[in-house]
Amino acid sequence: MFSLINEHINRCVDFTGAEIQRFNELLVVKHIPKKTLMLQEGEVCNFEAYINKGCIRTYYIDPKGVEITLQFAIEDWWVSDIGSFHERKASKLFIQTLEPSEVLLLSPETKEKLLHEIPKFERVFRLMIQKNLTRLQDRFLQTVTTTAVEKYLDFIDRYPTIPQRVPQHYIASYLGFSPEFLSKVRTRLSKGQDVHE
Amino acid sequence: MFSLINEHINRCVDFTGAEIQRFNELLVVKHIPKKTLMLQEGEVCNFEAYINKGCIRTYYIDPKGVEITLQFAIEDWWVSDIGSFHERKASKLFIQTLEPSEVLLLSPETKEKLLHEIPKFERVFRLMIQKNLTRLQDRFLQTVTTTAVEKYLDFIDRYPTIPQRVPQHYIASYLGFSPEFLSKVRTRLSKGQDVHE
DNA sequence: CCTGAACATTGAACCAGTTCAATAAATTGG
DNA sequence: CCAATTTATTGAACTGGTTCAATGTTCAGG
Repeated sequence: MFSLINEHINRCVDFTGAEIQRFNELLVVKHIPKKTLMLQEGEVCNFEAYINKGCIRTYYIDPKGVEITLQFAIEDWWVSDIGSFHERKASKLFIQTLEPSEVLLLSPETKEKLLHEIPKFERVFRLMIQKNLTRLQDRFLQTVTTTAVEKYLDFIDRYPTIPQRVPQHYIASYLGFSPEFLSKVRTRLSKGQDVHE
Repeated sequence: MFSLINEHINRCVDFTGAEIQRFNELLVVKHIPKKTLMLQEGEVCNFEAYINKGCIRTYYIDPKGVEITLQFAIEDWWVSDIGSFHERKASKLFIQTLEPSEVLLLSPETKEKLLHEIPKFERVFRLMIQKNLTRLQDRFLQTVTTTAVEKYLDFIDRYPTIPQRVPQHYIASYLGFSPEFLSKVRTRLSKGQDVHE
């Protein structure tokens, strides 16, 4: 139940058995069916969820009604709307399970309690956010500097298991183009090969 | 010298006079002339710099040689390549003063020392990165959902002082389009007004 | 095992933003 | 204060990706 997450946090900081145990007591396990919205636009996000099993998508619906997928999260990832969670303000995001999922939840109160009791966790969460930030920076750069083909090839290279788990039009919305165009890119790649270097 | 930054950190967490004083001892003041590169691609970033006075630009040069401006930082902002700084790995970024600047520097060693001596700072930096992350998330969404006109209007609304301080083509490279096109957007706005709602 | 719904493909017309090239304006420092 | 360089504007031709609509495919649930 907790082995994955305990390994996860021990990668950043050294904890004693007692600390780990206390941490585990504070976590709430939850099983969520497929296609369930864990958070909707306008709500305040009251969790940080560590995924033990499953696949979860975070997305945004823009003023024109277009869905933008921000993240596909699978085993050993966290999902949350960090801004909403910490500042207790309305989220702009939707968070939705794509598969039946098992998550370990932390509420704002529990997280505060944890940070208060075991301040070493400040570091765990700082490192976690730092990693998030650098990943988002990379993604941002990629978004503005590469073509659709490059984005797609990089995506299947970086997340080889995702295309088998999620519908293709969600991937298009993650990569920032229309489902039709992703389809065209794929046929172009499989036909022409497009290797040219 | 330190009043701005002390106020800055006290906004997040309550510190004692002694803690603040120790913090100030650890900071290194530096004056940097205009147009100086503080960091170049390939180097490891060895500072987190708080800007007391001046204007600093962070940018990336993509494989095709195009500059992408990531951030304009002015008074009361931090600049660094956080990923490079913390993981001691080569940066992909350039950091350059646009004006003569006065900065307060923290090296990785000093930062570690600070965090070790006064663990409350973990929280300051976590909050700082969190703010960074939510800002970047917003920017990312904006990048993929809005048109050039909207991006430009939002920019001058959000950072009204920047256009007077930096050349226009840097702003274009921040907003993600060509300098020529920004120019066209501006004339279109000033002529047609483009109010249509 | 069948049916409806969700998903994927294809093509034609279209558009936001790019590129290139030429000219004009502003800034800077010697 | 002038020359050199950097910055901004404008126009014409172009392109990567969108939109819309029609057709084909897959898959989950009753």
